[in-house]
Amino acid sequence: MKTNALNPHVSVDCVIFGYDFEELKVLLIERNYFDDNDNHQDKKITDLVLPGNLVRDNETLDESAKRILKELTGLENIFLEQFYTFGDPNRVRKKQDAEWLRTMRTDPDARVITVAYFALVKLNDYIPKPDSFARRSEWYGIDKIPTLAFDHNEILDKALESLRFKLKYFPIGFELLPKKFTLSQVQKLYEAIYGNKLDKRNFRKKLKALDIITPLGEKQKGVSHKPASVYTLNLKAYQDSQSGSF
Amino acid sequence: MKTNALNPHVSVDCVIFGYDFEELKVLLIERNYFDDNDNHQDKKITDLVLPGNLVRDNETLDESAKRILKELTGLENIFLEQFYTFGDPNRVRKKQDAEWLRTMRTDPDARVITVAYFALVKLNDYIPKPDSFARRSEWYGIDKIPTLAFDHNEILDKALESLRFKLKYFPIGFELLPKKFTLSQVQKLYEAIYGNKLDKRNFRKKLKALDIITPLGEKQKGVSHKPASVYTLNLKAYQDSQSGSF
DNA sequence: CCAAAAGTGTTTACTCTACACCCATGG
DNA sequence: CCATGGGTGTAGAGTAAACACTTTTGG
Repeated sequence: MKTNALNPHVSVDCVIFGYDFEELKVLLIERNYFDDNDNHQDKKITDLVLPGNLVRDNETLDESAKRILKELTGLENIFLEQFYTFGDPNRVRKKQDAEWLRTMRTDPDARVITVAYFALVKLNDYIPKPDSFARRSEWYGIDKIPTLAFDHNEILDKALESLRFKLKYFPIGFELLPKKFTLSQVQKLYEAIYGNKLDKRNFRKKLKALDIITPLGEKQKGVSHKPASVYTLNLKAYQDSQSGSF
Repeated sequence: MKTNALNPHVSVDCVIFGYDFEELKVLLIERNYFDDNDNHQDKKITDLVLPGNLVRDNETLDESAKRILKELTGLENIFLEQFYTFGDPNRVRKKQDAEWLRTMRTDPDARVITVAYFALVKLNDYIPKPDSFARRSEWYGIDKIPTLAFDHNEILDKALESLRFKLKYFPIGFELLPKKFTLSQVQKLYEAIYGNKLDKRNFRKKLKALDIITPLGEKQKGVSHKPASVYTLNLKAYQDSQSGSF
């Protein structure tokens, strides 16, 4: 029988993507701790990690990822996809990472394999939970990611690559937008993810051909230009569509 | 410092695909052991598993997969791709699987997460190694896979799905063919993998447009019909081509 | 009336699909 | 001379890409 003890050898890390109508963002966690090994100077260290944790022995990997997401953001039922597993025995290369493990783990030298997921969340819905395992979490623009702990930059790069690849063939972008959106918002999102401009008319043609969005008959309000029509995702059509052409 | 001890919590399983010019095959291992728990009848049990093993603490996951492949087939430098990690805490569902672990593992009840790879090998090159950890290994046609141990049928299904998906966008099929091949052999391979017929003229058009094969000027010999031209892969062009259109 | 983004169609190039006959060889 | 698979091109449909002007609103 498996207990809910933490398995010291397997962790799950989540690359949580969000979109603020300007750029693609990633949720990172500030790690604060004292390096009391450094000439007894008790130097405070602050750096950034991807949200993640060891897996419990009685949960699946998917459940573990969901748990991490819920603990951190309070959100459930969000898009989540396993994309790669990182298992280099030398994942812990930096001195401060080893130090930090020493303060956090019962077996700090154990080799940990991490199964990586990416998640797509609606930034609006996100209210940071101050009591979660993250003392502080913050959204970072995808083009402004500093050096992260462990191999987390590598994980993030691969997550972005996986997101871009998946988005080409499946209409998952709406997971990053509110329930009601305009066509320009969708286009700007795709541009933010791929990092290049798209043709407005062609984009709308393709999007409408997918037949998974419905106009609500509403209009944007309070904008100092022609107000855009508001659309929503047609969930049934979305489920049926096994492959889009984006 | 990590040793080369086996990590009891993480394994690597390999779905090894081969092609015999007739159908797509998978290399499976016969597991023989005695169920001495069954009314003391010492019933011999034979069933099938995917090749796999626990990971050593000082090797990467890729290295582990390579090691398994080499131990089993003697082959090196073969195409290998991680496609998914399976971590259901109830991966061991069948009674005989639990029994078998009891005979093989120091901690038979430990939860094991398995990182799955698929490999593409040239059947010609394969000479089974009788001394390897597999007492007996055998190629099974993809449409004739019996029930396997653990969750290995699920792993195999996902491997095939991953292979099909990857093959659509990358010209990896040649990994399954000998160095010299005819165009019809390539086509029959694709048909075997996707399980449907393809149009000869269109197939050849697409293949030649990829610009990664070169005719050798040779012809097939000893066939009782018009002999086919023999081609080979143009490695440089293959490396450069980051995405085919299959 | 100005600025800003919304909204809309057509032409052209390219790619994909369907399809049928002659050829070279061994037996 | 027969059976078998090898080898080739074209027409039509569908998809993707390029491109510019009018509309509506707030300030």
